[in-house]
Amino acid sequence: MSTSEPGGYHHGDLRRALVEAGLRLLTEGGADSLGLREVARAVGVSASAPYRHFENRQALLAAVAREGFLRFAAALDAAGRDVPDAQRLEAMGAAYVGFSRENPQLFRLMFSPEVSKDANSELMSAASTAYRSLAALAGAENPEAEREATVATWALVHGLSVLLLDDQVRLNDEADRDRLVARILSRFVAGLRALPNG
Amino acid sequence: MSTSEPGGYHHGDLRRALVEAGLRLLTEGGADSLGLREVARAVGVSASAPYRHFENRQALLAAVAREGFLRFAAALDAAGRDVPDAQRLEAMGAAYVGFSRENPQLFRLMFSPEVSKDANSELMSAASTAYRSLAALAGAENPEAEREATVATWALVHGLSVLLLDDQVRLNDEADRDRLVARILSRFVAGLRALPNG
DNA sequence: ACCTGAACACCGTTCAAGT
DNA sequence: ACCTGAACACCGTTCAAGT
Repeated sequence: MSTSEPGGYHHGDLRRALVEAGLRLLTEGGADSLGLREVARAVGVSASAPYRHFENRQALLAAVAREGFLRFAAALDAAGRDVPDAQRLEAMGAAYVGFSRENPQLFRLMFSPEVSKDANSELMSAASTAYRSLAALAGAENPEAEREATVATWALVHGLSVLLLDDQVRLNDEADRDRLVARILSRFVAGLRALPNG
Repeated sequence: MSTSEPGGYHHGDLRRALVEAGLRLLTEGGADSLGLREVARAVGVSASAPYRHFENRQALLAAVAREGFLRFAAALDAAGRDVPDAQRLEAMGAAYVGFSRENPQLFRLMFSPEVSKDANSELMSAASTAYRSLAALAGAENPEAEREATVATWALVHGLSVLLLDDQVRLNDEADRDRLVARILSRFVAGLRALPNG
């Protein structure tokens, strides 16, 4: 991909190549396709080569999930740009649910217990970057109950994402889903504003 | 357990014994401990014996998850009994989050993609039983937007469960968690009542 | 009808060895 | 410093065979 070696494989940064192969395998074949041997095979390297770059399979999953959180944060930020202040929280909420819809396998991996369990600090910081702006907005809607507002907003959009991903809500079509999400978000935000103190 | 056989193992209902061993292994060692060989070993039977009762590993996981949904439904129902109508939705919401806290591994399995993906009809019906009363209550709070109210309520409690399970909310102590959940629920239900039409 | 035992392909992981 | 190759223990699954 980078230079013009005859063999063509081991392109300088094997770690990066493995993570990218992981992202590809994940979206194609689901989460179990994301094995150390499989990812090594996809890159054209021996089965034990990944161990130079990842301590074990969990570390590979965490690296792929981290990439997911970076994209997630970028998507949330982009959704908040060029939007009037009053509608920003709704826009980002919709983007949260939208990301889960467009990257179902990646989203699932990001919140999978196999990955979120341990205290991988790189992962945690990537994840918290993704949430920060959403949390700031939610808190600003209701400063007197900042933590409640933040947690509730986050829980709502996360729960919506999961329920919709698992097809646990009966929907007529794509437009129906978007309408449902938009309405729930706008009611919820209105509720945040209307109930300043508990 | 049942009769007084000398060997003591193959007690009539191997299937049931395997599911119970699965529940035990799950709460002890997490979701990966729930393997066909491991569960067979726990019951004292050959590695291939489970295949008389489960088509594959997924089917075992689904059977354990189904048991989880039965208990879940019972817990939600119990929480709604002997509670004034006006507080029932909040009580059941708290029970939803409480169940996830008390049965973290089981809760995770129940909503794991490994299990919820396929169209296992037995599982689906057990799951929908669990939700029915919660959905009915949420819809009743706001009949003009029944579906929105139902989905939003469900998303909120489910999202809360997941976030708290993964320790993604900073909490001072146990009481702090209960207070946070209670406040969020009471605000949310108040919002449902206050915003009848979108 | 239900279970055992041996076998197969596969995986994560380790380790000595190569360049 | 980074990768290969062989090896180990383990798993899900299959199948012939036993009672």
